[in-house]
Amino acid sequence: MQIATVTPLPGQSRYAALADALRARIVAGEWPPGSALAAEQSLAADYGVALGTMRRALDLLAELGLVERVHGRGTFVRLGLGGAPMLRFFRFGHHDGEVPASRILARDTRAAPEPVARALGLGPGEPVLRLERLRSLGAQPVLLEEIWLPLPLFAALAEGDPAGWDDLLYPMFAQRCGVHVARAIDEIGFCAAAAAQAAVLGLPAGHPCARVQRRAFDLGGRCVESRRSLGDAHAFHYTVAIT
Amino acid sequence: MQIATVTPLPGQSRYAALADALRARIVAGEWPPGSALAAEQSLAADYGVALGTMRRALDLLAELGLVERVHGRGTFVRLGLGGAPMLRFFRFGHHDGEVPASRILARDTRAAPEPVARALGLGPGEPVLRLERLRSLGAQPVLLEEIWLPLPLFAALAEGDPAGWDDLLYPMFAQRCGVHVARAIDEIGFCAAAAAQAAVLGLPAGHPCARVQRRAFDLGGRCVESRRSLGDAHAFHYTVAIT
DNA sequence: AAGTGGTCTAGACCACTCT
DNA sequence: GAGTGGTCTAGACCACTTG
Repeated sequence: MQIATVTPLPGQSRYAALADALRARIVAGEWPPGSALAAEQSLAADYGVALGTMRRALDLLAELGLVERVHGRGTFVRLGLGGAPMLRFFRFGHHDGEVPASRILARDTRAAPEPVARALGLGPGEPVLRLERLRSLGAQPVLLEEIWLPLPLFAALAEGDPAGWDDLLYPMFAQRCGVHVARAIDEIGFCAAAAAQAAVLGLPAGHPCARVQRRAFDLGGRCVESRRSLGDAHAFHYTVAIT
Repeated sequence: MQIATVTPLPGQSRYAALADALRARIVAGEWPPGSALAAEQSLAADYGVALGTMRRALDLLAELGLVERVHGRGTFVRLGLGGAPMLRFFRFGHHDGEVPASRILARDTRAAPEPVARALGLGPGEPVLRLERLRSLGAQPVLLEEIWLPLPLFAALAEGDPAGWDDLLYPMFAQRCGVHVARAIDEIGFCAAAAAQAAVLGLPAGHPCARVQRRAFDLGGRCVESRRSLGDAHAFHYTVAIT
């Protein structure tokens, strides 16, 4: 039974318009992360299009990373980034695959500094939560992070003892704040560690470090995190396929 | 008129088998880089499959970077990597978009050292051409490269004056040696510059450097180049999208 | 105007997953 | 067995490029 319809913008294909429509419904929360969308057949009937056209729309959403298709089960809204995506940039000895333990060194609320406000898409001076976080493998500190989170959204993290927090932030963002990180952009650079930073990492002052500046986005494309991670440059290792 | 046929391996789809068949014909040189394949309609008829199935096969080859589809013109075998793919990793002041001038510092023929032989997929001790190459922007040296090329293939580069060479190697590989670099894998790390390397780059000894270890492959998937590039770590800059 | 790839349809059948 | 996504077909029409 047809219950909706899409009208492609001029120059836009019908499956692209369908993908936009479905994306809007996902962002609106109609299908929460982890749940299954309606079946292709059903969606195609709903919009009054051929099955193949609806399939292209869903394939497009899958390419964009918004949904995941599983043969025989359904099409699912992705849960967001899991694991420890920062670790793809580093190799620390024989701890591969291990998730570093996490310790919050500092937490405070302040007006967003100008660059942070710009990264998060906030107005100047809006309140943000700032975290300093040290990640360690065994007894060895490996990554020092400064994390900025927009504040009405992450209010749940401004209270309670951070000692009880999980080693992985993104699953915690989802559980406690309802924020699902779907996508991130990492800018890799290089710098010398300032004395204070080096001390925390157990490195000599001025030691060469890799710096990863991350901006993370939710399903709707809103920037929900700005992060700066620092680690020993000699542990940095990344592989890129060029085509 | 049907002139060929494919039989998918068990568990393989027909379009995947078609893509394999077409890839083999491309690698064999039936359609040289830059030329257009036969039209979809014609290919579909040749193999006795539906148009949509052949389209999926060609789309797959396009995803793999083997061909490029151009609406209204045809499907073309890709010419290979162009531009200056190494520069995606660096930002040197206000020279963005500029191609660094290239100077060959050394060129010799020798038996492949073990790691190079392994990277190139050669037997131990097979002959290779070794190049040392300095790339500069204006008067400033920016990248120092050590390049290893398998020798029967690149014999044309073992003779003649390298001073006349182009600033870009890959187009020259294509013109002089018939080698089209289709794909590369870059491994990024950081290290301290050895005294000799630092001197050439105009940096103090021990200065932190970004090191890019590249393996380049031709259309057939053969490794045709092993390269190690070194540049000032402070000029290193790379952006990755995580999803 | 002719030839190319891109979109869309309508339907059949297959492969996988769960109950 | 019922329901899901994956493959394949056969054909119509559209959009783009070139002579």
